[in-house]
Amino acid sequence: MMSASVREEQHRGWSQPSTPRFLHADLDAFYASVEQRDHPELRGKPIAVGGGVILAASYEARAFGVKTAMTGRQARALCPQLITVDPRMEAYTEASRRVFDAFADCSPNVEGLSIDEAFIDISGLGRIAGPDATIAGNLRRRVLEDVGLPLSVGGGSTKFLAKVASAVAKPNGVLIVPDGGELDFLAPLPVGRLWGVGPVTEEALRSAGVNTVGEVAELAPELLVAKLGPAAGRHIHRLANNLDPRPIEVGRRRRSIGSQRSFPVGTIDRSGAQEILLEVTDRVTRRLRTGERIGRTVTIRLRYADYRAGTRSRTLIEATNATAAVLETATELLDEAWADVSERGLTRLGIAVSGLTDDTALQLTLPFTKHDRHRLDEAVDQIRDRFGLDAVTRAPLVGRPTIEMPLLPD
DNA sequence: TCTGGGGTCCTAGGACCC
DNA sequence: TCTGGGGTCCTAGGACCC
Repeated sequence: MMSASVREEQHRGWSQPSTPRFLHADLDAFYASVEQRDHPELRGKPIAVGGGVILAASYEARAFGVKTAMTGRQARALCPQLITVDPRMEAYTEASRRVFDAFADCSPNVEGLSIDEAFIDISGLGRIAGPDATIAGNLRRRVLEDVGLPLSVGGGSTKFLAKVASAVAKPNGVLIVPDGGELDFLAPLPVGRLWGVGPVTEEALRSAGVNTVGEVAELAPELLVAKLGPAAGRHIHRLANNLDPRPIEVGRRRRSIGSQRSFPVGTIDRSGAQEILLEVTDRVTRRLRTGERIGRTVTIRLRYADYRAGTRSRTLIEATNATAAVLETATELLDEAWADVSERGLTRLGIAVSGLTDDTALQLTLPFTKHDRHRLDEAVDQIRDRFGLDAVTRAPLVGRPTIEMPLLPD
């Protein structure tokens, strides 16, 4: 049985003026498909992109059990005739750009999820473009003809449903879940299909005797909250009932930029670690500058010999994308962590910069006490007198106050 | 399954503020 | 000077996704 609150929310959903309609478009075995497109001799054969680790496997390779994230050795053990190809990121970026052009021509409301998948809001397009299945079919045809790549498309009344449908439709298929058929479609699927249920959560549910999406849907939300925590528990209960009010978010910005490198355990001393830190910091700050972004929180990411993860982070007073500033903070963090690292052994080191803002504003966070407050007010007034009322914005006086001042053109 | 590299979001305790 | 409620930010860890 559905809980009363669920029924009520669903009723509210139905009373909306028009039902939202979403597509989820997902390129099949993306990198591998680009290679097969550009190298006809690879078509119909088991191929994988990547050497040490498999980044993508063609469906012919998947038939042997080859999967993303496997080592090359594991993959060749499963499929001795596997052909591996070095990745060509520029080719994939270019193909992605053209596929997203096709998405944009389908609807103005496109939310990219990664290099090879996106949500497309097609609500209200029916009158112009026809039924959902027609829109999806046209999109698939266009991507195949223009870019030469197979695209799978799922459709339904929520983003979540569209995403599940495209996964079920793969490879090279289309599946539109009809209005009213949502819960029947979802119920028999394994819980792992729920967005946000990975191995850990799946095992927790399985041990409680819950194996299908339908069983999650009928569980009391309180039970799921007790088992998985408030956010995850409520989230998966709502998804299982196809309650997903999230709209398409056009133009989402990245919230962090990072880079990392792995190496065999025991091969890196402190100076070797410093070289890697410089390399990854340089890569990250370069990307920040290219994107005209600055970040305020520097995190070093560690992976120990036992493959457990660790982080150390520090938030700067002023956001930056300067290599020297980020490296200085990262070096301090690594120094502080080094005793721990020496003891546990290291196999990966990386850095991430988060708290990103556009590089068009000067943002300062000033720690101060209430006794300084009138001086801050005076400073803000002076800047506004000189540069205009919009020159300074001040965050609410809670937590750590910030003032933000746009850089002036001259 | 002995495991790469790029990300997102959530949790929880402590510090700090009103 | 003490106490409580409500709230944000920082930090570290973890699950999950492609």
